[in-house]
Amino acid sequence: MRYHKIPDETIRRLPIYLRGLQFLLAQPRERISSRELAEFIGTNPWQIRKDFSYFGDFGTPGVGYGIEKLITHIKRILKLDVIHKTALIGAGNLGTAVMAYQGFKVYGFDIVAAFDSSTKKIGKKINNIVIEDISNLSSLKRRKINLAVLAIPRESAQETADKLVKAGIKGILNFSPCYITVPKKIKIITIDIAMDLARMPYYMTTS
Amino acid sequence: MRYHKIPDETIRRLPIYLRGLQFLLAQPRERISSRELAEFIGTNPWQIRKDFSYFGDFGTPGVGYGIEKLITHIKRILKLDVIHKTALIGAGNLGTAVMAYQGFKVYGFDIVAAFDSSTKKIGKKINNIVIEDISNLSSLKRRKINLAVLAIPRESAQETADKLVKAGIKGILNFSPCYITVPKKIKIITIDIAMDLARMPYYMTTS
DNA sequence: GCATGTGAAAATCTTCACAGCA
DNA sequence: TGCTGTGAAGATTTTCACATGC
Repeated sequence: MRYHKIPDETIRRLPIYLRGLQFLLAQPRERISSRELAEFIGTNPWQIRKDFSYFGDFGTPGVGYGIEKLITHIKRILKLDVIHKTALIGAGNLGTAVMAYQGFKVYGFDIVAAFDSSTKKIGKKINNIVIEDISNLSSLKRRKINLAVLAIPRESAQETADKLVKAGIKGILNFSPCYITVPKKIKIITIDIAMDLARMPYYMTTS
Repeated sequence: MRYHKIPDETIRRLPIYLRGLQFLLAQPRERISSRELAEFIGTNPWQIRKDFSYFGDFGTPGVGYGIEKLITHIKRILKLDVIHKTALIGAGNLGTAVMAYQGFKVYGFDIVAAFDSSTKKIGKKINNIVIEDISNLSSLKRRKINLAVLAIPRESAQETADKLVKAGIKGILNFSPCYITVPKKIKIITIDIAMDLARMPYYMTTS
């Protein structure tokens, strides 16, 4: 099955496997079976084996998977084996939380620039990064930053996204609660916390 | 098709429709067609009509959908037509951002309590809510709070989730980057920002 | 024996095409 | 004519069962 198209759902799950595996690194063990990994991250063994099978032989029949080997493979598939310079757009509450979050580094993301439109914030530091004027976005291309985390109010989200695209950005993680149009070549993922909260009551048992 | 099981994917999209519709309320128009709504939120007309068809006749053939009527219906389906008292667990950077985020109110979520383990924070106010000692979680049942936003470090996430379940919580929005086990009756949705960022490079064109 | 890898079956979800109504 | 509602077709994803290798 090695030469098939990779399902999007598989790609969505790979970071979850990676997260679990990296946590397992702390334990004094080298191997893990699909059954054990499944239990650890909350899925089933078939799913894991099927997902891995798209990429080749990761494991050893009768034995299991080598944890470090698996991490290396998944990182390479996801192109996380290189450092990705990332820019933060918007240094408000959410932007500050993103800056403080240590979880990005593990995956090779390095937030090397921060922008805001408020004159009160420009020039100040956030996590040791000087906040720049948002009108200087065009410098991103020269600085070879092609990933952006967009954490600004909805009103200016589309407009700013357009500027990011012009500045050569290839991927946008959008925290603004709206749909943003970008050229097909640009990958955009929108996270709206309220959207996830909004479907909780539907599933909550009233009893 | 009115008496079929509702697909999970449909439920996942309803909040997105709702978000778009509520934004359209500001415009001086009463009706919208599936084609227009689809364009506005970035999907296609068939998907919208199919999703709505699971719940009954929302629209008028030849005319379109009434925006306000649609909002009312979707809110009722998602059980967002009542106020949901919500507790914030963890008043760190992310918790502060959650508190400041105004987007919850629109969907009927009211954050009425905040907890933290740090003695430095307990007693202080965050967005006009006094931060309580996290060891007082058991009071949630009495206060009829059955929804929690969990924004604490991974190390104590499972342990705290267990306490929340004991305190009668029915739904948990988990921001800790790990899998958490809860009884089947409890709905848990995990948001790991890094997980979404981690699959961007795979999709980004290098050219 | 034990755990992986994978075709095939089953389930789920999306897209289509068009009947039916305003 | 224009747009909704929906059975059916098509695509995708998950689950299963078991052949294969250690």
